[in-house]
Amino acid sequence: MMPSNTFFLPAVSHFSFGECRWFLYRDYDDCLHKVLPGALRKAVVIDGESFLLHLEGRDNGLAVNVLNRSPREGQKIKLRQYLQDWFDMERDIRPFYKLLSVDDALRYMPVRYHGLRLVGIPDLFEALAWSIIGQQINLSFAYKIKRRLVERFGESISYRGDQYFLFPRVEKIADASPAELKAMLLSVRKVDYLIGLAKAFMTSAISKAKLQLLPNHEARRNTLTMIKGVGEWTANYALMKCLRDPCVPYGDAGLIKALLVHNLINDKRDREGMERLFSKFSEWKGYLVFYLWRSLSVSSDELSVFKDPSRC
DNA sequence: GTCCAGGAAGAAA
DNA sequence: TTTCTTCATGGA
Repeated sequence: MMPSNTFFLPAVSHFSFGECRWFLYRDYDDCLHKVLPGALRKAVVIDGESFLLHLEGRDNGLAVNVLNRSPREGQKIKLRQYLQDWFDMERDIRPFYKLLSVDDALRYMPVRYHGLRLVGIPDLFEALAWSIIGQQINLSFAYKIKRRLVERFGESISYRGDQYFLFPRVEKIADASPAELKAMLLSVRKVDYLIGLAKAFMTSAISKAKLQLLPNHEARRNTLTMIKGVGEWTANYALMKCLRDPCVPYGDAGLIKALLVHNLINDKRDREGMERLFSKFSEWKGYLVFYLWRSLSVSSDELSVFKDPSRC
């Protein structure tokens, strides 16, 4: 019988822990998980208690080890749900691969990135705060700011000499001093946006549960763009990563770059061309965005594939 | 020095 | 309605 703090989580259809882990690694320094050889570690909160998870890939699924304590049965169920949500493990992605396979520029993806899932941000506040932080600045700078914020305001688990951080609670950001946030190299506007966002969560003007009750993506997006600092890009980014709406963060610099590299558009302002492409992917728009982002982090031996898709 | 990074808001035209 | 300007830093 398995010890109570370990369990296995199977995925529906193609799933590669290695691809997901690689996406979380890339070249960036994300303070909310640790990447180890062949493994990931992340702290999560369930019912007010924090758990440190150690994840490894196994046979189309995840081997999970809870390092810091033994979860009760009900908590274990919620941990499973959290991980299935984070890695989108319950989705059958074969229809997406079928759509990719009919496009000359994209058909290499199901092979090259086989089993990559749209790695999400299950917490809506975190998803929105992160997308505000990342507006208009390069990703490595955005991760630096996030690290300062998290290490100052987030709780953490200490385990064998390492610290594993959680994203700050809403109330910590709502009560933060603007000057202190600004000292983290956030712009004055983003400080305003973040505190305003936190206050909107504090008053329950916005919550994940409320958004989930809305009938469609447009209603959810319109609710989010009412918040100061949340435009179309930010709303769609958060909805794609948190509620997994099939939507596109139009205007995204990385997305545009990837579309140009693949010759899917010729002009970065060609919104119509982008909408035409994405409309073919109906429920899989978010996945296409995610795979295009993935394509931006490419090792030198992969580069030739872009120039000659027929090689795949 | 200039331009651009996984943008948004307010002003100006 | 569309376009311009500002914001923050850092790397190319």
